[in-house]
Amino acid sequence: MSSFAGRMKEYPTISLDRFDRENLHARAYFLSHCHKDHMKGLKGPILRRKLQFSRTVRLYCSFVTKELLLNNPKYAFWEEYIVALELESPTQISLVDEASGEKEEIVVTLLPAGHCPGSVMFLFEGSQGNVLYTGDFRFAAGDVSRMEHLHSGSRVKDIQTIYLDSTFYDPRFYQIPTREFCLDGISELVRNWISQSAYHVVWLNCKAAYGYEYLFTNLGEEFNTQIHVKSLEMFKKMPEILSYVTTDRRTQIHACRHPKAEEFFQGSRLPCGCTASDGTPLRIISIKPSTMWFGERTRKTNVIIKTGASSFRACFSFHSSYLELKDFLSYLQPFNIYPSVIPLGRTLTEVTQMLMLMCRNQTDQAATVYKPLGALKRCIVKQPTYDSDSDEKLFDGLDIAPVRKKMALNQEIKNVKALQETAPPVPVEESFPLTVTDTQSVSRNYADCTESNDEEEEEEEEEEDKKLSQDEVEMMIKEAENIEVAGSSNPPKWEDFFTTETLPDSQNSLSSQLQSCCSVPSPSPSKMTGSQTPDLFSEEEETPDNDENFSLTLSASLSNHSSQNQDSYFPDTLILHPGQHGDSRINTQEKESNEELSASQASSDFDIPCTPESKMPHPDELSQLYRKLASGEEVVIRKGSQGSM
DNA sequence: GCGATCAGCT
DNA sequence: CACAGCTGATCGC
Repeated sequence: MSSFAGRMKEYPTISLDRFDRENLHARAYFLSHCHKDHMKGLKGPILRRKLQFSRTVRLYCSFVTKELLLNNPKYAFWEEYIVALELESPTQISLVDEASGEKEEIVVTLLPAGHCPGSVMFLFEGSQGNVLYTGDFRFAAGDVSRMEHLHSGSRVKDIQTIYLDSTFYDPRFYQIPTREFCLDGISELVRNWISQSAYHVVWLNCKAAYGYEYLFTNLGEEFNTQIHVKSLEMFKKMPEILSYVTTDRRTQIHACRHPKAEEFFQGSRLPCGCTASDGTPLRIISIKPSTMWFGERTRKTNVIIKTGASSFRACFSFHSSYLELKDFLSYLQPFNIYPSVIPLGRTLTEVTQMLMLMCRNQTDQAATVYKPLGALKRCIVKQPTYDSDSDEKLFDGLDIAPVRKKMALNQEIKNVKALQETAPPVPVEESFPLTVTDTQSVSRNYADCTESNDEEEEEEEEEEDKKLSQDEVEMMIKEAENIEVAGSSNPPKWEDFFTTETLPDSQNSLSSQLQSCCSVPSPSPSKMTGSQTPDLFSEEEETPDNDENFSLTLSASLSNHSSQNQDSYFPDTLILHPGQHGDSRINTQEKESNEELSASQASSDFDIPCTPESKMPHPDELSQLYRKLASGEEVVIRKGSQGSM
C-alpha cells in the first residue's frame, strides 16, 4: 500500500495520488490509477468545495482512469474538473497560484504502467528537472528501454528523481514469473478442468480491485468464451474488455464475488449461485491469483500451487519484482529515488539503503568505501548532497530523505564489510539519527494540517527506525553482499529457477522462434513456453526438487474439510502436459500477431511501445551491467543507447 | 449521521 | 506467499 503523502520535492505545488491534508492546496492533481489506496481524500467535502471556487485546479489522469473513476457515483462530482490525457503525449500544464497569479509551466507525459486498466506513470519535465512518478507499475526486464518518452533521441533522458513503486524492492521478492508465464499456467489449469465436461467450471477468486481484466481477456480469448462478472457498467466504453466479460451466469469461467464466496465454494456453489439448468451439480475449482516470488536462493518451480482438493493459487503480480525494479532503475540511473512503499517487515532505512545502490552517483561514493570508519563518519555529516533545509515530508509520518542523502550509511556498511567485521557495525541511530525536527515546515504552512497527528506518526516512525539493531545492520550487510555476489559471479537467471523441459512436438521450435525475436515487443502477451517451461503445477507439500516431470499426480490424500473437497475432482491419473494444446496456441499467436493493437492499448495498458532505436537488453548485457553497478565501476553503455554518467 | 481509524478477514 | 478492499466496531464531531 502506498504511503506516499502526495507531493514531490521538486514540484511541490502539485499533488499525486493523495488529496487530503496539505494536498488540499495543490494547483493541480494527478491520479495514476483507480485503486482506493491512491485516492485518499478524493471524495472529501473540503476538496469538493475548493473545486467549486477554483477556475484552474484540475485532475489529470488517463482516459480509462477517468472512466473508471466517474463510474463510481461518489466521485461523479469530479466530472467537470477532470482532464483526461492521451498516453505518451507530452502536455504543457500551467500551475497557477490563484491568489497571486503566479504561474509555473510544466510538461507532463503519461506512460503506461501495466498495473491495472488505465494505470500510468507521470513524467514531469520543468524547471526543477525531470521527475518520474511511477505510481504502481509492473514492467518486465527491458520494458523501460522501449519507452520512447524516457529517451531523447537515442539517449536516456536525464532523470533527477524517481518516486518508485517499491512494493517488491526487497531481495526476498527476487523474481516473479512473467505475466505471460503465469497466464500460461492458469490457462493450462483452466483448460484441463473445463474440457472435462460442461459442468466443470472455474471460479477465479479475484479481489475487488481493477487489475484482473488482463486475466479475463486472455482467458476469454483463449477459450472463446466470456467470464462472468458482477457488473459491466465500468467497462461500457472499453470494448476490448467488454467483449470478454458477461453478466450471463451460463459460462464455465466465473470471476463473480460475494461476501460469503468462500463458504459458498466449500458448499460446491458459485458466488453468483449459478447451477446447471438440468440440476446436475457443478464441479468447481477455485483459482486464487496471488503473488508468488522466487527468492535468490529459494528454488521454487511452480506458478500454480494446489492448496486443496479443488483449490489452487496462481502466480499473478501487479507489481514489478526486485529484479525487474533493478533493471528499471539501472537503466534510468536517477540521482534520487524515493520509495513509495515500505515492504512488509522492512523499515524505511533498509529500503532506502538498498535503493541507494541504484542511484547514479553511486560510483562517486564508492571511492571512499575503504576509508577508515572514523573518517567516514565525518564524511557522512558533511555529505554535500545532504540538504537538511530542503527536507520535506513526502510520506505519511515518514521523513523520507533523498536516497542519495543516506548513501553514507551504505558506505559504512561496506566499510564494516571491508574490515571483515572485526569492528562492530556502527549503530544506525548514532550515525544517522532520523530526526524529524527540521522537516515539518511544509506541514506548518497549512492551517488544515493537524500537527499533533503528524508528530505522533513521526514519532512512531522514528521509533521504528531506531529499532534497527546491530543484528539488522548485519542482515543488511549480508543483503548488500548478496547483491554484489549476484553481480560478481553469474547472477541467477530465470532458467535457473525453473526446470527445462524438452518437448518432442512442434511447440519447442515455435517457442524458440518467439524468443529469438523478443527484441520486438509482442502486440499482446506472447505465449512463450517450450525451453523456458517450468513445472506449471504443484501440490503445496511437494519437495523442492519435484520438478523432473511435467505430469502431475494429484493425491486424494490432500482432500480436506469440505464436502466438495472430499470428492477430489482431479483423478489421480490426470496428466497435465503442455504439448497437448500446441495447435490452439499456434492459432492464437498467429491471430494476435495479425491484429491491430491500438484498441487494446487504450484500457489494458500492458503493451509497451517500441522505441525504434532501442532494443531489449540481452541477459549477458544485463549481467554485465549488474556486475559493474555492484562493484561501483563506471557503467559505459554501448551503442549510445543510454545517457552518460 | 458522517467520517476517520483500526482490527479482522480474505 | 503479503495486494487491495470490504465489513464492522469504536470514537469524535
